Amino acid sequence: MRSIRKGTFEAGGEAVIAEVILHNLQILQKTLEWNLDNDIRAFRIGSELFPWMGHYSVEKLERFKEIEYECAYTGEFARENGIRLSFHPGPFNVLCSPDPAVVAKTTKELEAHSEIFDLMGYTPSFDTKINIHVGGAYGDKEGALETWTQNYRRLSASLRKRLVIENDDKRSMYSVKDLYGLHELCDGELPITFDYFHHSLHPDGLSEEAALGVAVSTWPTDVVPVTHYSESRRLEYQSIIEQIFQNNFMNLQEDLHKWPTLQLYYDQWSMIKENAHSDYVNRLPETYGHQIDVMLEAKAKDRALLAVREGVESIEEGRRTFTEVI
DNA sequence: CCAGGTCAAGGGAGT
DNA sequence: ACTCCCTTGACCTGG
Repeated sequence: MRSIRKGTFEAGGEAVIAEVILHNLQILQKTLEWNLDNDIRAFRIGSELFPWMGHYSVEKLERFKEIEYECAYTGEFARENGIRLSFHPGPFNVLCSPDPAVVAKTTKELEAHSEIFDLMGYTPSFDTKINIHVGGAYGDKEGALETWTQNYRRLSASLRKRLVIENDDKRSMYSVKDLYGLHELCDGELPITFDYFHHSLHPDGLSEEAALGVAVSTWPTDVVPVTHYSESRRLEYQSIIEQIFQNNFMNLQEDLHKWPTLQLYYDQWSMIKENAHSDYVNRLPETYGHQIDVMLEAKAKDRALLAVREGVESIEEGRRTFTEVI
């Protein structure tokens, strides 16, 4: 896909936008065809599909008819082949911000995502979800959730039938338990996307099974709930280092001064944050009997999915990538 | 031509 | 005050 830098957008305006959108729609179509060939039936579309989408009205773009046609074609292709599409707008979308300008920008951008699904011919449904996080706590979760709810009520009905909320990985932010409260504040409309990895970092007293059950209960019965799955990058790199040096990580830490290369790897490892996502995954999550869709949030994306399907050890794949980088 | 630095946006945590 | 992490690779410039 192509994207557009600020300067280019300001200089070229909407003329350059239409050209890039049409290019990106072609790439999306090719991607979905590749996915279908590889039996990948769920896809998160990158928001760069329509660069700067919150900054113009799609209907008023020149070449709108062409854009409309390509969107409709891709939507029909996805529906006919049972490919489930979704969006995950960036972390800059904060509906509970104390700054009205941030809320206004967020609203525009979320509505724009919803309009793209409209152009693709989708009836508003959580089947084609638009997934975000609450985004801020400001030391007052209850107050922030109240603000979030007020701004949520101002969104279009179409968007509200697509918008879903995901649990966070920090204790200062929103657990599944917190989000269930928000779900109720929003009149039971807002489903929760259960993220396994985030939950493990911020369980808030709920077991994985209980939290998944709570999240699943927030989805309409005629829509398959979506979950996110990834693993710890820190642990992944530990395993890679253990493989390379044929020793366990605890022992290796005592030998750092003997091996400059080991020290280099160790220094890189120590910079990795607890909540960073792995390139690959070793396993798929427990579903506890629920019928759910699982989206991999592994950095290597489709390569991670193909690897875990093939039963290839993620350590081996990851090691290859790691050594190439080094 | 290529590698490396840079790039719209909000917020929280760690150093 | 700065970097990483959530999201994502493409854009752009200097050599």
